[in-house]
Amino acid sequence: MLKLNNSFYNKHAVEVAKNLLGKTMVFGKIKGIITETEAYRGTDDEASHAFNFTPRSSIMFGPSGYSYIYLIYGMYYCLNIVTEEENSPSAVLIRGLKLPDIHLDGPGKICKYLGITKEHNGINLVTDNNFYFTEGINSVTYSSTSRIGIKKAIDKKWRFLSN
DNA sequence: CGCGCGATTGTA
DNA sequence: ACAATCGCGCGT
Repeated sequence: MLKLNNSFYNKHAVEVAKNLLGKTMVFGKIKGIITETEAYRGTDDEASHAFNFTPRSSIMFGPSGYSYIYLIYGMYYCLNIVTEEENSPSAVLIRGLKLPDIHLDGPGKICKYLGITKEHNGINLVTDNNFYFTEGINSVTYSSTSRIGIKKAIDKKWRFLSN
């Protein structure tokens, strides 16, 4: 299957979040279809980690196509993909993944099930041979809502679910 | 250097 | 409705 390259990731985070629906995620031997995403941007998004530049969010200020993985509530990891060009801080959170045998619903569940930890932070998803994304389902329809678990920027409907 | 809290989830 | 659980980020 055709691997997604930097021209795919180097776009507006909202655009990439929509486009990732129906794409295939490959992590080692495991392959799944992305069913839910959320976009986060720094400059105009109060809810984003990159609203302020910090050591943790610095990767979101870097070039697109890298994994951004952080620990939340002291026990769950969340997987993001950095989007847009350098100094345009943004990322897409992977919230839903459909595997052949199970549908993982929620970012914490995905990382726990696949064994994704902070060890996998900062991986180049374009060049890596173990962790990357490929084309998947051709035509995907979706709906959008406010993002889950945040109190700020509720007006932004940047959560996307495939139908 | 101390302390409150979070892009979550399972259980009551 | 709430506990689990800990590193980050901001204030002192």
